[in-house]
Amino acid sequence: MNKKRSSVTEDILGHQFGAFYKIPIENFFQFALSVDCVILGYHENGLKLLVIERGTEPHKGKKALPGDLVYPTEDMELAADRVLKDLTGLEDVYLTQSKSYGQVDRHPIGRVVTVGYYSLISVDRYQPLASSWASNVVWVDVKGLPQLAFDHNEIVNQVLSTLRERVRLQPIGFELLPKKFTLGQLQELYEAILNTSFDKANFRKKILSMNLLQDTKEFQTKVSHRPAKLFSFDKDKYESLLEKGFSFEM
Amino acid sequence: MNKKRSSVTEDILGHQFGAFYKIPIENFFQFALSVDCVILGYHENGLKLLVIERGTEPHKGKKALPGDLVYPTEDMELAADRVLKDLTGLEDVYLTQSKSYGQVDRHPIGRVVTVGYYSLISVDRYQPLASSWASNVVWVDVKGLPQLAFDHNEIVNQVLSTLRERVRLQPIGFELLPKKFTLGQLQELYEAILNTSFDKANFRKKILSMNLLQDTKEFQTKVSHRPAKLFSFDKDKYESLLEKGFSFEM
DNA sequence: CATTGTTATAGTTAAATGAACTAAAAGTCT
DNA sequence: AGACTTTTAGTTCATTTAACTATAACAATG
Repeated sequence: MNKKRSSVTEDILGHQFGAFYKIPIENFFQFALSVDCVILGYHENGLKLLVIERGTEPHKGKKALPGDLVYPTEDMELAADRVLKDLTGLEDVYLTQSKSYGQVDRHPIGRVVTVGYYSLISVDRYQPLASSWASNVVWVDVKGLPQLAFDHNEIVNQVLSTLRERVRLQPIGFELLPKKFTLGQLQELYEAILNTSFDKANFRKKILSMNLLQDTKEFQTKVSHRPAKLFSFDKDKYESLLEKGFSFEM
Repeated sequence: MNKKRSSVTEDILGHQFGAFYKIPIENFFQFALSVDCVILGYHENGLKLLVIERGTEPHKGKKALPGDLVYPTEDMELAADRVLKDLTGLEDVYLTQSKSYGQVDRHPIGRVVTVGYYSLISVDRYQPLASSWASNVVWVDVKGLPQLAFDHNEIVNQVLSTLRERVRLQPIGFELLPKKFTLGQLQELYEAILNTSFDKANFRKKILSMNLLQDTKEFQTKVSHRPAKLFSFDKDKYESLLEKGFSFEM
């Protein structure tokens, strides 16, 4: 990387009026890049966020998003995958880029710009173990989130607000549920994310009329009442409906 | 900035398992950061993008987004404002952050991560002058966009797709029109962005029923037919309706 | 094994919204 | 004065939404 970098002061980026006209180009290569992962899960009563507990300064003891520096020769997306796996053990998570955060003083170590990534997963994909190196990884409730390290609260809030928008127009809610789920669970999930409540009968009708769910012939067990049918999300069907002009809406 | 940076190899970021455990921290501060501005305007038949023509390598002669490097001690948002002004003369534009782009090989000069910013403006706010330093700034039609420098096409497409989503749920279309506009213009705009067509009478009814427009008692002039009423967007009214639970939808 | 409790499921209604269309009125230009 | 184009008003029918009632299904309990 270094070898390729020219040290001339000429207009190598091609702008004619930029401010660094006479500033050595090296002076601009002083940034570090990091990634921070917002992993959201859903469990029983609400949305959960996966955080790690910091063992060192700065912000020692505080909870923080799993995140770390990116190598100068590493692509951001791969870095996000790597960091998430290293810090939490989670693998094969589909991460989506969120916003970037680059306040000059956001990190005491120097100018570190961080890129947020997020994903929605089913909690049963990840139970933090009490033992092992991942013992400092925990799910915390999104409601009443504690103060996180750095500007991580801001990052999370940004993700939550885009999530609330996306969830209304795309069937991403299903990613938060186990493969097989009841309509009741689905409704609770949507109510939790959108912070409203739906009429049960109408909700059911609406969802079913979309024809996105597959009736697994199975039922809930171990409940002290009539067990609900278990459904699964039919992604292929959604794709094909999309092409025919179908648009999901909640 | 440099003075503050520690050179120890210890775990200064607080991760326990990160890969740079024994790599000097300096090695991570090898990135440059740039900003690229996607300025969209609307004129007559369609959406327009503001681009500059590059006078130097790489990508000499190609059209490119107005963009440049960020100073190591400069906040990203301020950099975007500065760069846009330096390259195009545009000031006081409300820029919104889009995605970041950091492919390892995206820039021959070294590892340059760029952050996209975008804004919608009324074209009458900016007419590129044939003379002066801004002579290489032009509006190009978004339909059939030429090949732009670097990964700028990708950046533009990303902005366009988020624009199409946002425009349906937020009254941001008005930002693309002059302060005073006709309902016909508004309809054309929405048709251009969403690439559909609306029934004229119904469109009018829907918009007016939202009570977001203020009737300036003025009319079109110099048209060879009945002149249309000029309206303006009432932002205050929108804010107050929002609080009462109003939701804009197209 | 009947009873209890809880949830799933079906069905009904009135109101609101949306789409498609017709037609008249209002102004500018030649 | 007349032609032309666009704004504006109004109607109709189909569809969707919201709120609600009522019944059926089943597990657990004693």
